[in-house]
Amino acid sequence: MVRTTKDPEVRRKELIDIAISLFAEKGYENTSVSDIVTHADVAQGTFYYYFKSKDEILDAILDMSTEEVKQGMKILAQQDIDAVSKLLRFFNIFYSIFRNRERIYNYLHEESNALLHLKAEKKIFPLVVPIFTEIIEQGVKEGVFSTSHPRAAAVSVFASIDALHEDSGKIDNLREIEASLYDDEYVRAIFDIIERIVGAESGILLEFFQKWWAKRNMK
Amino acid sequence: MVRTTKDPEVRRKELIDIAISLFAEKGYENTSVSDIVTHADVAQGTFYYYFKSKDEILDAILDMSTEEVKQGMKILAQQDIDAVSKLLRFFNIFYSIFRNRERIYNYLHEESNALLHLKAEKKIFPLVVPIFTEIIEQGVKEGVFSTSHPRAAAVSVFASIDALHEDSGKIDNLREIEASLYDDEYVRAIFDIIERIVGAESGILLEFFQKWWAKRNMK
DNA sequence: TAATATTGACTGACTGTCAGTCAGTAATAG
DNA sequence: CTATTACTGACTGACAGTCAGTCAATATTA
Repeated sequence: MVRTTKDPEVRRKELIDIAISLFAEKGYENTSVSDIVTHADVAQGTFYYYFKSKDEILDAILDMSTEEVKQGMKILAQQDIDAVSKLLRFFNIFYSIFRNRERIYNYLHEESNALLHLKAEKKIFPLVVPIFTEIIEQGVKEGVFSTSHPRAAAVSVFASIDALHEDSGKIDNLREIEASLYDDEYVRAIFDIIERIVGAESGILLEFFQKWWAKRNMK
Repeated sequence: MVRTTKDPEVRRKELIDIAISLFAEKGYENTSVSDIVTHADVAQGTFYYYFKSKDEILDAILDMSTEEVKQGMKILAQQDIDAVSKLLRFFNIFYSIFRNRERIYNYLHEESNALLHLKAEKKIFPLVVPIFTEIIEQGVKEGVFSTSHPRAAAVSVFASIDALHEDSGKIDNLREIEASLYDDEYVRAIFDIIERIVGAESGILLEFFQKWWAKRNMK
């Protein structure tokens, strides 16, 4: 085989990109390291020069796709806006998680992605829950939310959105929520349940969302 | 090797029992079929005489440990009691799920049980959600609950209990809930959140629970 | 400027382990 | 005695991971 050396960062990125597309196509379990190196046109050893194990490249991929969320959370935490607006923005970032996931998941053979699924959840949970807890605490101070268990509420909302998302069809972002706002049971249900868990006035999320959306479309 | 034939049902049960204890000890991924047959003192082929694949014995194990829940759900659905009491009994069965799980899980190496985790959830979800939805609908009719999205509420409660259970320490059954009722934040939070999601009066679960508990201890 | 040394990216044949197969054999039932 | 059922264990192919060594690019020296 012709030997071609590349900038390590380029090679690494190459392997990750190929792994992503193969995982998406065939699932994590059904993709072999030898598959990856064949597509990358390098030797088996090269893979292990960059990653300690097959597991490690999965971690690398998940770290990458989580970074966006992490940044979004950081910015969100610092913003000086009211809690309900924060919650809505949080909600939007949340759905970008789903979008990212579905790029990597092979939903046809979910069981071949069990590890991927578990790892993704483990990565996102500690990233999202503390920030969301803060938002709820802020809301309580502002008098718009009401709960004595902000962290539990955050955990519950996170889990509920996830489960409801899987149980119903999927909606990708606020744009689609807007489109289906007046007829989609799923959106109404999610907003309703979140309001209940955080102890917000019924309908306030929808109301804020519509205001925010109108303002946005003005510009 | 000396050949010993056994009643197929006995042999099958034997293999399952050994598999359960090995999965608990080392995790699903780290247990090989050869491990199982060595412990069972049979040949590799015998395993495949009873199970098509390693996956299939896992399914069998999960079916077994799910059966109990299934029966409990059936009985619960038919009982002629008020919705709040049903919800509490439902809650109790729910925690027996966790107990069962923890017998099989190796929580030290969770990632080696990713598939087990996913399959267990897939099995239990469709078993529990419809019944729980019915309970909520019954409660709405009785005027003790209030929601326009009974199924979404059921999904949300199911997911929330699961997530909160993982997030906090674990409580195994009603007996322990009783013991920790007056100081455990976790129990208070769970009851509070369930009440909110199903639209029940605040504190009603605790109240019913205490009544039911007192009556039970009378006998 | 050419010869030499060093680094580090890269190679690919190799190992050990695993899930799963199968041709055949012993035990049991009819 | 025959047929069926339970069981055997050596085997296969595929896999993750290893490692001694190779080659190309760069740095150092003559």
